[in-house]
Amino acid sequence: MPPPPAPSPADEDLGLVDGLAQLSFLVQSALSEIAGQHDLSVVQIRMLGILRDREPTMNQLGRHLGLDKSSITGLVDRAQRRGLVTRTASSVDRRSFQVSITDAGRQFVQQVAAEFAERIERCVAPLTEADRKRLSRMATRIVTTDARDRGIDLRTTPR
Amino acid sequence: MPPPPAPSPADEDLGLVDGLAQLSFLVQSALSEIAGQHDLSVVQIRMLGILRDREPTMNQLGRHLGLDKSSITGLVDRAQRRGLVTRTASSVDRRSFQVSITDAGRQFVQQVAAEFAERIERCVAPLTEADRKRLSRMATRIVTTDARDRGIDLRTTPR
DNA sequence: TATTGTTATACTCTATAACTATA
DNA sequence: TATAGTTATAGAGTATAACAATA
Repeated sequence: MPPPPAPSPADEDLGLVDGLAQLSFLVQSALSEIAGQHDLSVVQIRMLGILRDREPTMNQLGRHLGLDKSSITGLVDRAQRRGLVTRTASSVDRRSFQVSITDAGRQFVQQVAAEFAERIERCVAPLTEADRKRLSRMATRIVTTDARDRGIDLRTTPR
Repeated sequence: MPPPPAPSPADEDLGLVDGLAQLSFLVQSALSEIAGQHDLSVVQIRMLGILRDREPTMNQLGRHLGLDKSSITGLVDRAQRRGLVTRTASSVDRRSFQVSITDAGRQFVQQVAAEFAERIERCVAPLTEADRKRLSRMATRIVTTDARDRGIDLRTTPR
């Protein structure tokens, strides 16, 4: 049995699993808070991030986000109502639409991305420069390996 | 201008901000998927994780989760309906309830935590043992510093 | 027949505002 | 008055199933 938590000044290590879990909550709550200040949800921001360099069909968008097509309809509806994205009839398949980001949408996503970057950089400030580099490489490694494993395109996030 | 993406075998670095963002999506989606297999949401699992070593009032639970008290009512209602938690009248303040995890709830959260750990360890396998140690320490450092900065108790997650 | 997208429906999660019952 | 919790209500986000239009 491990000795009583011993709240030592040299923090105990949370362990990799808990550490990553908590780190993910931290990052997500930063994202959610910042998005919220612009009256946007995390999903909306993810969607806008995807649309920064793509014009997918509803279907493709659903695959990017890992959501059912029926969820996409509402997501795009709400974003379109707010002038963040547009639907354009596909010229090759009359069943399909191309979803595109508008200038307004682009402004939102850029602003949020900038604020998010600032926030993350602040969180990461206690690490040395060398450690930040290592962390960046490790995160990249994990994420790209996973993406490769499931044969999925990356960059579902800001960018 | 950077040369065309060059999908080199030696992956380009996503950068710290994007790397952490994507890592957090990866971790969260693993958690969400595993919880979902047990017909639970991420919030429910977080709540059960908190209740593993605490018996907070509704109010305290709300502060742990960063949610409004009106959200907690429903959250606890649904969990209680499924036999995962109980409300017990406080003996000192007749307005209050103590929320406690049940044995069934404990089983769920342990099972989910185990599956989650397994999944994360698989994701992290491409790193060397030394790197995994470093990553663990860095995540801990970031998370505890942040918690300290906002004067908040840690361990809102499995444990 | 299969696929694209929408609709109908149902549930969870979340917040705000108004309320009750304590304190 | 202030606090603990609930209720009423509203809206986002999600999924399943059934449907229309097109492939």
